[in-house]
Amino acid sequence: MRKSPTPPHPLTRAFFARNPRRVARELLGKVLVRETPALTARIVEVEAYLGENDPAAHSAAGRTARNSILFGPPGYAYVYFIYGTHYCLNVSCEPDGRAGGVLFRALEPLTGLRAMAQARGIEIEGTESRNLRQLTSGPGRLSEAFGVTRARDNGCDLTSPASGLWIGDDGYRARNIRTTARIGITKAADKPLRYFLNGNPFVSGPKTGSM
DNA sequence: TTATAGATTGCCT
DNA sequence: GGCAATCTATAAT
Repeated sequence: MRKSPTPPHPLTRAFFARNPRRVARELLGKVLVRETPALTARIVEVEAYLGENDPAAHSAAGRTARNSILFGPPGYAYVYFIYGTHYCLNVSCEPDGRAGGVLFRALEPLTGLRAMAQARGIEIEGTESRNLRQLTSGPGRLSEAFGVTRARDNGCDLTSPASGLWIGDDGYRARNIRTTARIGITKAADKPLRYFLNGNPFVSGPKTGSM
C-alpha cells in the first residue's frame, strides 16, 4: 500500500459523471494530489451522497448558492464549513444538472508528511504510526492537512493538475472493500453508503482502524 | 430577526 | 464518556 506503481495520472471527467455509489467505490485506492506544498495521499475511506432523493445530502433541499457545485458538472471540488471549525472536501458526481457527490473521509499519507504535520499543528518526527494517523484520518483532519478551504478550493477542477488539487490513478488496485452505514448523520442513517479499505489503519471511526 | 442543528474534532472529567 | 468551539443555512418568531 505504500508504493506508487506508476506516477499518478488524472482521472477523466467521465469517471465522475456517474452514480455517487459507483464513483465512491472506485475512488478507493486513488491518490489525492496537492501541488503546493507537494502532497500525496491514498484514498482509503469515502461516503456517497445521492442528490435530491437523499435526505442526508446537502443537495436534498435543492440548489442554493452554497451547494451549487453539487448540481454542476462532475469532477469539481465541493467544500463546506461545518461546526464553525472544520472544512470537508467532496467531489461532484453525475452529469451537469444532476446533484450528487462523494465525501472524502480518510487518506493514507504517501508523500509530504512533514508539510501535512505542519498544517495540522502536530509533531510526527520520531513517533510511531499512531501519530501519523492523526494527519488524515477524518474529513476535517484531511482537509486541514491538505490546506483545503472553501475560499481556496471550492469549485476547483479535480481532474486537472493545473488546478493545484486533483485526483490521480497510480496503478494501485483496491482490494477488500467494505461497506457500512455513513458516519455522523441523523437522516437516512441506515443506507450503506460508506466505503473503505478493510483493515487499513487510516480509516476513521471508533472501531475500524483504531490502534 | 432570533434560534437551532449540523456529513467534526480535541480537550475535559 | 461528555461537551465546547464557532460559522452557516434553515426554521421559527
